[in-house]
Amino acid sequence: MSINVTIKDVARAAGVSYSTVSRVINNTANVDENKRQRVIDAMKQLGYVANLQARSLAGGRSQVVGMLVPDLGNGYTGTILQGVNAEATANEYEMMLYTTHHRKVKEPLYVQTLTRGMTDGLLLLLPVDPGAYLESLRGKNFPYVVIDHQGFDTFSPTVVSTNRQGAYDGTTYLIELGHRRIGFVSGSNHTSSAIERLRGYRDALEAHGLSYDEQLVVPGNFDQPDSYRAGLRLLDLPERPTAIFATSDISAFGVIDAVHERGLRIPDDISILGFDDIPQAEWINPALTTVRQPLYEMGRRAMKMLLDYIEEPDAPTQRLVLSTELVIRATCRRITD
Amino acid sequence: MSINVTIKDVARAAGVSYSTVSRVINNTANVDENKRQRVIDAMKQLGYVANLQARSLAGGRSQVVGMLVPDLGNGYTGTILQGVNAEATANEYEMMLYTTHHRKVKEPLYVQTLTRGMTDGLLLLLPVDPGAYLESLRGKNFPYVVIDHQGFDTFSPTVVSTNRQGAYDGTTYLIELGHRRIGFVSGSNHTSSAIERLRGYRDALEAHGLSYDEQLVVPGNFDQPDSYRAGLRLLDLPERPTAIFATSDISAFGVIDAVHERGLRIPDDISILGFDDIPQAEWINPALTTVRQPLYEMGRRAMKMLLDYIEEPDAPTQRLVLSTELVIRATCRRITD
DNA sequence: CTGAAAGCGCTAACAT
DNA sequence: ATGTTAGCGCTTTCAG
Repeated sequence: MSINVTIKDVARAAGVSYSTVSRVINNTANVDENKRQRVIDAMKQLGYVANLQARSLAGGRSQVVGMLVPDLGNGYTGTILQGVNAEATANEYEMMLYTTHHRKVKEPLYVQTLTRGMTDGLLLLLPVDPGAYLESLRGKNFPYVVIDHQGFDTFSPTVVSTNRQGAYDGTTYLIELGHRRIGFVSGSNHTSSAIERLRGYRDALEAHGLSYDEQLVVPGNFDQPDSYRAGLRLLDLPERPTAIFATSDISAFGVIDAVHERGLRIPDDISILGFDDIPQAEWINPALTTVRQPLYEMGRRAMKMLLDYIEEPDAPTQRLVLSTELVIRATCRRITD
Repeated sequence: MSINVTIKDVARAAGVSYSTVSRVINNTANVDENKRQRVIDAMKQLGYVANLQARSLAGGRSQVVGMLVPDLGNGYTGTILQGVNAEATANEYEMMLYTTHHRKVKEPLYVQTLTRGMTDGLLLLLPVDPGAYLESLRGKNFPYVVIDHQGFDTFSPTVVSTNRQGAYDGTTYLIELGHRRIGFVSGSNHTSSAIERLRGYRDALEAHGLSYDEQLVVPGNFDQPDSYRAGLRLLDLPERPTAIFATSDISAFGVIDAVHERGLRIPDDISILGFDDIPQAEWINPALTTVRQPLYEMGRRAMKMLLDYIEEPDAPTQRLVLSTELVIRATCRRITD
């Protein structure tokens, strides 16, 4: 394995011109079978590895996709990333990762850099304020896919899950267990998933003839500390709920902290339901009952979709909706009176 | 913001040659202040963004570092990644991410691709079998840093934490709480961190006049299911340990499952001590007492070190050792007899 | 079917 | 101080 073997080295070794080598690499035209074989042998022997930069600069594909995530270190992002990564690897694509740490201002800049030759396409997870640059990407006809889109534009290819139905199912489950006062720790009001989940909750209440009580809905922002406070507020209500539906697992962890703080037991004194099913959901004790989003699959499918767009940039806008699923574990319990 | 503004467009707009533009971008030579300003204005006005590919092809820096991680979706990798990312961003570096999923064979291939022009340096987290390509990297004088090195080579720049001391401190803590029979769920015997931690455990026992009992040491491979089984084995011992030291938090979660399976309470019936302090450690209830590795800091410092090597490839090999720290939460308790 | 040549956007000599 | 030129490694015309 020598240092920096180029296409020219291969050409020399195989006794052909270097454009012929390019042809066999890219399978872009017919090459004499004999020569083709010689080239392949030479590549193998010299340990040729393509220089992706040069390739992409010359107008080919860079074989790299960019991915913008809000943060790392939590199961949500991690699991989606795994899905993306699996599909990328399977298609000989590399992944370039950017973290915005929820800082709005960074997104446009990153998107700019990423689309300047570096990448063939872009995956955006939970973008904070995509309006600014999504249109520009679209204008350039630059391939991108949004995962868990938090806005409502109709022109962006998107992979989401059935937030509303999931919340509906979760709430219904609690109702069927006999709960009548169900606390709801909501996400931030600006994101569509939060709004959808709240809607699902309300739908379910209504469908079962329960009235919506504003007091029972407290914002948790998909954040543990915020949700801890939200939990406390719900628990300290004059008429305490018998169940709390936290709309993300992280949020549920915060609520669980609050429950313990108040010296209550789960699920004996109160039932807790989460949303997402990140890996940690089954690590805690008792294991968290939650509405599962197919995170890994969302990542995988988004990458697949992006690959399609890279292949065919003018394909019509797709919107893939994956199903959520109630995962019953140990934090919810039937009301017995 | 037009489409694909190049250095030439800027040059034309500013009325200078395009090498002058390059000069002001890279601050590589003195430029007439007047012209410099015109160039800067033109860049701003046209929305110029550098094409990193071209830059790196032409011999400059790509401003990208590659990072190889065993997996994603767990707090260990995620936290380190955050540290790396923070330092990278602060230095206007991008990060290219590769996941090996613990598959040995992939590593060399990835390393090849990454070092073929694409990146200025490489960060390796917990490499499985680095011997194969580390020497080659070194031979090329290609900058790289290993985080949490699992081997024992002396020529690779490395960032690690005080595994042995950490295990020593943890064990000592348990002994000081009055524990005499302390189970130990070890990592895999092939990794240096696992070996170091076991050594720390033995050292502490010896220092306190306790004998080493082979029965109390069970392999858990830093893996939850394996550690669950390990926990069961320890709990079912004729003379059950009063405390179990799991050498990773993930491992501790497995042991905790086992404890619950046997109907025991933590910390009343048995004390549990982890290692790492991943974010989830404080999410569980009771919150996990654990030996903290400064994961975020390890990532940050590794990236910093890498930047140094990129600047000065011939700098001598550094080995940075960061301190672990015992984080006392709620899973360990004094023995009262 | 294949070689020669142009050029992707940029940096770094080399001139001036 | 600044313009000109030669590549970096590759893809893609364009001739033959």
